[in-house]
Formats: sequence, structure tokens, C-alpha cells
Amino acid sequence: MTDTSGVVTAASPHTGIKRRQIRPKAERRQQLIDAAIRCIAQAGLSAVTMQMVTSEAGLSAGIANLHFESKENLLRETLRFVAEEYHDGQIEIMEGSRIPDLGERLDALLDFQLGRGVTQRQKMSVWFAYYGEAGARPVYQKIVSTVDRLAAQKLEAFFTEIILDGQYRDVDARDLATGYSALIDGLHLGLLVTPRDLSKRRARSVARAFLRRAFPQHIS
Amino acid sequence: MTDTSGVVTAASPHTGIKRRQIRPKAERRQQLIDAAIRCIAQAGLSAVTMQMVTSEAGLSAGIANLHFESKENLLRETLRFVAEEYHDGQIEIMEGSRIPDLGERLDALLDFQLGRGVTQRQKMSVWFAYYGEAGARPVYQKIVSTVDRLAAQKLEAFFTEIILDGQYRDVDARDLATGYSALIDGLHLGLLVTPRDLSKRRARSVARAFLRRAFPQHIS
DNA sequence: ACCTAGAATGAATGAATATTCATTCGTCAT
DNA sequence: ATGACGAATGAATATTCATTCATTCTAGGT
Repeated sequence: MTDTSGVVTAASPHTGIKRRQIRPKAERRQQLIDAAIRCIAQAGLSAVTMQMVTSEAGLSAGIANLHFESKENLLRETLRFVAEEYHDGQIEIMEGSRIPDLGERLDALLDFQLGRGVTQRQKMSVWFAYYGEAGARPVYQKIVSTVDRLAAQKLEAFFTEIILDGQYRDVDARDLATGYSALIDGLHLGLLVTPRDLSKRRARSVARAFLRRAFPQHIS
Repeated sequence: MTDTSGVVTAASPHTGIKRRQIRPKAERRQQLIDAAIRCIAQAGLSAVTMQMVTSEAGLSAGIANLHFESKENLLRETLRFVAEEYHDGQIEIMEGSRIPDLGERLDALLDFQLGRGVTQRQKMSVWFAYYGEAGARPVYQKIVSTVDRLAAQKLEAFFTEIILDGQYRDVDARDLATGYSALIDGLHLGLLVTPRDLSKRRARSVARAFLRRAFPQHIS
């Protein structure tokens, strides 16, 4: 997560002329992915050019092809990174033996999903840019659905735990998990497209209302 | 709504050589928008070319520029069309003095939002392609948010009516409307990206469960 | 039957941009 | 210190694609 991107790397102090830096392959790849995320959020997936990405990363034109072979590869790996980061975060909270109280864990999940600042907005922006293309691109669809399925399973297990704990009747964990995920996705869309009409505060309250109706004993 | 697209227009019967057809401007524009919808659903917004659209429409290369000036205009008008069609449909049902019973009207709304066949999937695909770009494009954002705001207001009014009718307590029409819209959007995404994991049948049942929890007297 | 306005065509143009690769230059093992 | 490996550069190339416009053709009016 060290974000060195955007930093003008090692310039000779007076001239501002950049000195060539040699870095490990993995680091360069991440640097380019980070730059791609910023470019996609800024210009939209369909307007991103290799020039944009490499110059955003403060590097030379050919470097993305050097490390990723092609634009397509770079974009695919960028999607994979964002998808995994988002879902790993969720899963860590849900499995979280860190937070023993189930109600608190629910709150933590909500915080993760609808909290955060500008960075989060950037990531969401990228996330939905790919979602939009996924209908037409099997490669994207596969990445998203793989990672989604895993998160859905974990959420269902988490909800099952809560249902047992609260002895709730007439609730199906799977359907509820599907509904909650959809709700969160929909709220993200709202935050992205109509921020004027939907504040982050209100989005959180809408999501909490959903959870409260389902698990009244666990949400105050 | 007459869909003449995809039809190979007026060919000389034996040769298959196409005869030039002159049609009113409005008709050609619609024909091109219909073709654009199919292309976006098929190839993704970022991969659509003018060639694709015009040949999908069965017309010559330059014609989209003749009628829309630029690719950007064509894509913008295509978004406007899809957005308005979707929201007009919803609004007609909600205002619907056609269906007097409120519960039935709720069901009709759900049917419209999650029913339909291939065509609907195409439209959804287009809808989300634009959503994905909206974060970076003020023009798209404006179209979507304008049309969204109107639908949100109507939905809130509709829910208010139901709340009065059922004398429901402790329910906020606005929050509920926001939640329901978000849920539907999220389910659409699910249907689009992970059709394997979410059938249309299940999506409907998840949405109905949401409504039942909110308006138990109106949904069986 | 003939004209004419303007709709439609599609080859040509030029701009944008992904990709290549010969060259340059850090870095590290010796 | 020195050499060699390979990372990084960026000018050159090739391709893709939106847009233009001279030409062709259709349809409605006379």
C-alpha cells in the first residue's frame, strides 16, 4: 500500500531533470497499476491512453508495454488488483476474530464499504468502469465474478452466524446476503453518479436501516 | 418502438445488392441509436466504433456523422434515449391510475424492473456502460442524474401513498425509496455480471423480500 | 417524363495512439 | 574501479478510426 506514485522521482536538485531510476519489476508494475487507477478514475476507462498512464507514473512511454506486454494486460491486471483489494478488505473484517461482537463487526463492515475518503471514491469509480464493460468482456466478467463469489459466500456465512446468534426466524441468509450486497453496490453507484442527491451519511443510514430490519437485536 | 433494425433494407431480390434508401431524418437517427445500443451491449462502450454502428444499421460509413455530427453526440443521444425509456416506463406504472390497487402496482413495478427478455438485458448493459463512465464525464452524469432524480421523486411519492394506506409506523419514505432503487440497481448489476450466481427469479424474490419487510400488508 | 433538393455513399485524409526496438545508462558482482 | 546485465528511454512505426466531401442516386413536385 505504499503509494509513491505521483512523486517526481529523484531529480537532480537544480535542474529538475529526471534521473533514470532502476527498480524491481514488481514495484514498477504496482506503480503502473496505481497510475492506471488514477487515470481511469479521472478520464474514464474508454479514454485512458498508455501515454496518460506512463506519464502519470512519471515514467517513459514504452515502459508499460515492457512490464505488461500490452494495454489489455495492464487494464486486466488493474481490475484484478482493485477487485482483490476491495474483497480482501471485506473478508478480513467478516472473518475477523479481531472484533468478537457480531453487531460491532457488522458496523465495521459497513464502515469499510461506505466509509473512507477520496481514495475510496477513486477505487469505486474504477470498479464501476469495469463493471460497465464486463457485460461485453468475458475476461473482466470472470475476474469480477470469481472474486464476487468468494465474498458472497463469506457474507452468507457471516449472516448465518448472526441469524443463529439472534435466533431470527423466517430469514434466509443467502437471500439476505444477496440483497445486502446489491444494496451496497446500488448505493455506491448513487454516490458515484448522483453525489448531489445522496450523501455518504445518508447512504450509511439507508444501509443501516436495511440491516436493522433484518437483525434488530444486533443494530441499535 | 418499432424495431426495424437489423433488417436488410430493400435489396434487389436476386443480387442481394442493396438499393439506396432515403428516409426521414428522425427515422435514421433512431435507427442509428438502436444500432448503437446493440453494439454497446455486444462490444462494450469503449470498443464501439462508428464503423460498427453504421454497418450494424446496414448503412454507409459516413452516415452517423451526417445525422449526429460526431461520435460523441451519437453516444450522448443513445444514453439519453435509454435513460428516458427506462424511466418513462417506471413512471408510467407508478403514476398509473391504470392499476388502482397499490399492492398490484408494486408488483407491476417490480415486473418492469426485473422482468423482460434479451432486449432488457441489452438495455441494462448499455445503462451500466454509461454509469461506469459517468464518474469521469459530466455530460453523462447530468443526463443520468436528471432522469434519476425525477424517478426518485415519483418513487418517494408512491411509497408515501403506500405508507399512508397501510398506516405503517417508523418508516421514512425517502430513505426507503433510496434503498429500494439502490437494491434494484445492485440486482441489475448482479444479473449482468454474475448471471451464473443470480437468476432473474431469485433477483425478483430478493426484491420482493425487501418490499415485504417494509410493506407487509401490501405484499403477499 | 423530367428536374431538383438534399439524402446517402464510401474512398481518402489525417489525427491519435499502441507498440517496437536501437540506444542509453544504473547497478551490482567481481 | 570495471564490466556486463538488463532496466529504462523515447523516437520511429504501424495501425486503427473518426471525419470529410466530391459524387451518386432517390423521391417528390411540376
